Amino acid sequence: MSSQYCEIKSVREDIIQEISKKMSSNKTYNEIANLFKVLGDFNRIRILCALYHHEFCVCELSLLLDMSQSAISHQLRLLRNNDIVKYRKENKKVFYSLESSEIISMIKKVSEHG
Amino acid sequence: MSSQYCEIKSVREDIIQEISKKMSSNKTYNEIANLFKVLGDFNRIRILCALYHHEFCVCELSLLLDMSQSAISHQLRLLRNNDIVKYRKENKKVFYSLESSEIISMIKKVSEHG
DNA sequence: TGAACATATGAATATATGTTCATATGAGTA
DNA sequence: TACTCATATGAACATATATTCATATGTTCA
Repeated sequence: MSSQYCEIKSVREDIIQEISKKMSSNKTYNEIANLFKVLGDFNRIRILCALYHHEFCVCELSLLLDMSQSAISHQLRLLRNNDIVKYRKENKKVFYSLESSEIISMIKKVSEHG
Repeated sequence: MSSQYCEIKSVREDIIQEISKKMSSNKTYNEIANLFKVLGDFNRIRILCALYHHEFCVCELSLLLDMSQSAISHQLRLLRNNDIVKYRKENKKVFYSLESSEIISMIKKVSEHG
């Protein structure tokens, strides 16, 4: 509670107390926000939708999405670190694919929002 | 296609062509990414989870989440502009609530991802 | 081993985003 | 009308993020 922020007296303190107890931990909210943040980028969404249709190596994604190899690679690292994509190595190439289809079902749900 | 970016020759051009046709428009991907971006913030997630439990006015959210009135108001505007929350005016106060429960079901789904 | 291929990565830069601060707006009340 | 309450908003600032550039790593093949 921060009386330095909000001087207002006519709040329903009982309800605030009640809901305050129902709230989850900051850690939880941080994790949720972080995953949405990862999905909140034009190019990462395009990468995921491409990978939904087919497995691709880095240079193929680079061509398909008209992005530099470096940019693709940086974005894939983020997606890897958040367990959204997986990869397999084949000779010199690294093929990426979706870790699970749940992300795609969420993307589809969001695309219905507009 | 950008040969200035990726000099690699050993790509499967046929597959790239095929998937390229299946991709949606940039506008669509932008809208999807934008909605995820709105959800990708610690404080906005907290606001939404609070509103899931109860309707609140700005100053109550300010107290509950320990944020300044201004910060809450700025964030609520973003959520309004993206049709995620709605509001009703009652005298001097403005009470906010969720536009629909779909956002919450997505938040729940995401929280299971970790 | 040397050379080309394919990807990853660190640093720098430019842009986007969130909060604060000051102030405006608008509604109720004395 | 003047004053308080409640919210909204614009500008400034600080931080976060995405891309580029240069380079490192690792693999294959001659």
